[in-house]
Amino acid sequence: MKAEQQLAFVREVEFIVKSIPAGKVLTYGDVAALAGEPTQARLVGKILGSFGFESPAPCHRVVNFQGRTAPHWPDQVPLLKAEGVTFTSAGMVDMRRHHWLPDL
DNA sequence: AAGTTGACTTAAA
DNA sequence: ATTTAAGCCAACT
Repeated sequence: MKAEQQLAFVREVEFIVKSIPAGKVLTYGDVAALAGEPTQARLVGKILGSFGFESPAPCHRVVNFQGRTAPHWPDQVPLLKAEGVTFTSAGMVDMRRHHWLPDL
């Protein structure tokens, strides 16, 4: 993958994540696919992680396909709860309600 | 350059 | 729901 493509990918990811409405979530795979790289789901996580605390995008609205929260970032759960996201008893996002896809 | 790792995904147990 | 195992692909050692 060329550096220019990487930059575009990151830019797309950022745009997509920024466009997620409050109370909704997206999976890494979805973001990767929407960004044009369906196979780079893991990269999305790495990128969001690299954003750090002053992230340009609400990375807390991105979870894995099961609705699981980031293993290294437990604070994500309360953040989502504050936006009205509901969780299962096991602390997973209720995907059936909150899994979101961009308007077509 | 080869091996390990991970904010992933699927399927299976 | 949780854990394992295997596939996956780029970054890191």
